[in-house]
Amino acid sequence: MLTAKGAATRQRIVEGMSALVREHGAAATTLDDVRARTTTSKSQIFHYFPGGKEELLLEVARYEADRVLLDQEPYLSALTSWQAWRDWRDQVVRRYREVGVHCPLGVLITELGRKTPAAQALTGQLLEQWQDRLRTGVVSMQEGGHIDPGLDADRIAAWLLAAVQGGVTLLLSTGRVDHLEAALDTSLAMLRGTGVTPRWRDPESDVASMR
Amino acid sequence: MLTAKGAATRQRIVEGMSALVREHGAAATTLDDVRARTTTSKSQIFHYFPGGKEELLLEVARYEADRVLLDQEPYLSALTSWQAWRDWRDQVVRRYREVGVHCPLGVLITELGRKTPAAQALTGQLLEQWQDRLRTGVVSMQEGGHIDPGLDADRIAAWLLAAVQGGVTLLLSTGRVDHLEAALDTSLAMLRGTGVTPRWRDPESDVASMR
DNA sequence: GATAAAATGGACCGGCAAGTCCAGAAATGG
DNA sequence: CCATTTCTGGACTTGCCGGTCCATTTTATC
Repeated sequence: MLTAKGAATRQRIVEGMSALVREHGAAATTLDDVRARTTTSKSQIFHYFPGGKEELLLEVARYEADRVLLDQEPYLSALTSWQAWRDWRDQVVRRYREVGVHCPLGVLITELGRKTPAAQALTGQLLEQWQDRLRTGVVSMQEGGHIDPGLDADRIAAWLLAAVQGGVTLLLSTGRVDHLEAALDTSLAMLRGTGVTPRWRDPESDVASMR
Repeated sequence: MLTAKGAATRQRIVEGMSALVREHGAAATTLDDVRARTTTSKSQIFHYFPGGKEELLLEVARYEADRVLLDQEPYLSALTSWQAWRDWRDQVVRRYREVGVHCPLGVLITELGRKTPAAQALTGQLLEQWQDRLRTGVVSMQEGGHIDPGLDADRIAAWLLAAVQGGVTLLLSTGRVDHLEAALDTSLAMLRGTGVTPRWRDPESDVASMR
């Protein structure tokens, strides 16, 4: 069984390691670092995570993966107007501006997600969910006549997801959010532009905004 | 000085390590692996790279960075027609389909580029050059009337670069090139769409291609 | 408060991998 | 062919880090 105290310790270990992994990377984080940071002992770590570092890293991956989508709420789940898309965009940019190179997503994708098959499945699932939310948003905009209904919503969602990922990757490399902003702003402006056609004119759209 | 034999050995070490790093990652590659693969000895490695593993990794980063842009030629330097852009797109997709998760760029961005400041500067430079080539391409398309001249070419280049990076990142996570294709195709189609306006109609364009 | 289960502290082990060292072989150059 | 430099082989050292073990303390349950 697990007492309240035990659960607290376990949680402390996961969160402490997550922070360390975000700061220094998974490879550079030792169990001794975790021990020091969380005021625990080796035996506690192995008591709660018999699988050792690998099991612990998987738990960290789970923990971080959960946060990635949660951090985009409530906007990600209600992308039903251009204003909502803009709010979502702002939220994402703000979030990554805050965390900079120490972002959960970055560490998840570039380090954790490539180690074990289990972590790989986890990140795959995360990306799938993410893309699905975006797809839902695109569909609802199509239904509202704001986006050309002839476009393949899933493909557009994949495209948007790639834009975010690319922006984040470049953030990790350069330390600047410029690319993320350019990627999101341009993509959304272009998408908005598709609504402006003889058949699908949308009074809310403004092509000039992408300039 | 460096004899011909010495230069060959040195080169063998760099290439061998590059291959290993691409296959297994930088952290998982040991100098003993390199030694075995390149039929050399420890003393040789440290003879040519007194700085040890770190110096060697920087050399590997240089080696791989050079290849990234070279692999996109001759198209990247002559993006003067939609056909050229399409050829470039095909080249990129083909290339990454070949190498899959073991691509130079991926390992460079996600592992090498984040270790030392020197490697970071190297990848920064690479990305800058890359974006500049794209910008040049966009400008020449604007001059030809194929892209709306009101768009900020540098921003568009940043957007395109993010699309590629995002596609590659997702390739590394999922093992599939779908996202890279969606990202490039949709971006190019959208960009092409901007040429199709009352003022900038381009007979070569086809909005339907993005559907 | 007795007993069992859970939680904790920390010494210890073993392996791995980076880096050192030196002796000797091969090449260079006059 | 001699002297000097360069190149090579591989044993050895060193430190780190994941993982084990066991004694001890704390908590839960009746």
